[in-house]
Amino acid sequence: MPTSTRFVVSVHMLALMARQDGTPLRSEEIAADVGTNPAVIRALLSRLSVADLTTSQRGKGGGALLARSADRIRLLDVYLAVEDREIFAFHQGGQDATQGVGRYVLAALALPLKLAREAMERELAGATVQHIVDDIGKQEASGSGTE
Amino acid sequence: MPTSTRFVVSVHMLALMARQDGTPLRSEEIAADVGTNPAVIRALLSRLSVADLTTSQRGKGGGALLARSADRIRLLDVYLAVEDREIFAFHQGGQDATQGVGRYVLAALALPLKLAREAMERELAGATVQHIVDDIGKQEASGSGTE
DNA sequence: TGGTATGTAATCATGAAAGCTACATTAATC
DNA sequence: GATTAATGTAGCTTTCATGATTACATACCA
Repeated sequence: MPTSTRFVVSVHMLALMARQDGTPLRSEEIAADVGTNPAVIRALLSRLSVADLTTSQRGKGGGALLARSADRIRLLDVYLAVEDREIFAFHQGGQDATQGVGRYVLAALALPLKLAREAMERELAGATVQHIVDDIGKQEASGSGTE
Repeated sequence: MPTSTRFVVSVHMLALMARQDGTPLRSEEIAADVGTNPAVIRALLSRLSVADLTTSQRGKGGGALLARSADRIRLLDVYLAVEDREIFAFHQGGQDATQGVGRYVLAALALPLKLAREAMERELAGATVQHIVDDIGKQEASGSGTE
């Protein structure tokens, strides 16, 4: 069901930027690590900057920076910045049903679906980019060397 | 982001069947209320029957029936029957990254994403098809007549 | 045996996502 | 100022899942 990789890629990007210690990171460098095209990265950075999670500097020596410290960027913030909020799609026959049960089903589903979405978002609010960075650090420390 | 309407359509279908009181409902009738093609309905019924939520009778007088009472069919059961369980898609550069941070990001994200998914599924486990049917009944009672 | 409904395969159209190119814009440096 | 280097974004293409549709074999009842 999930079509978009934007959320996971964005966390990947932000983790990279968090490890830079203030040095701007170019979209080309990010793209190399993520394994995609610089233009795709820049499009995501565009959304992240609108959400005030990153800033970008143009021109020589430029690149992307975190707009705040990694421990103040929740995964929920990233999710809301780059993904559509609706988890479940509605069908047309429910939307404009003029007879039958159709016109009532969507209304009846609204509350449970809202609760489900909110529960998910609550979990995403409990973790930050810094947590991801820390976890990566642990993995590097334990699984280093060859392999 | 949400591409599939299967979950919402399935709940719609099950609500219809629950109101039938034991009389089989043909895919053509369901399709008329849902606003789609009978073959689409049969494909969904196929998944629902694999999950033991419905049964089907072929031939004259046949159709689809609930396999258990509506208050024993949780929305979670429906969700698991017809949707993919993963909410977030992974990118290729994370999957098979051989260098950089990429190979660690996915592992670091695994736990928070699992918690988010479980929180959502926990909510869907709290409501049943019967709840939807009841809600529809209330709407019919209050908003009946014209309009 | 006839009629009826399901089960499922095959094909097609649609739309979102992501890859890619191109280029205007902006900033730093010489 | 001219040059170089970076972003921002538009436009095009490819890919893929979904859903619509048709078709037909299978199964069941009278």
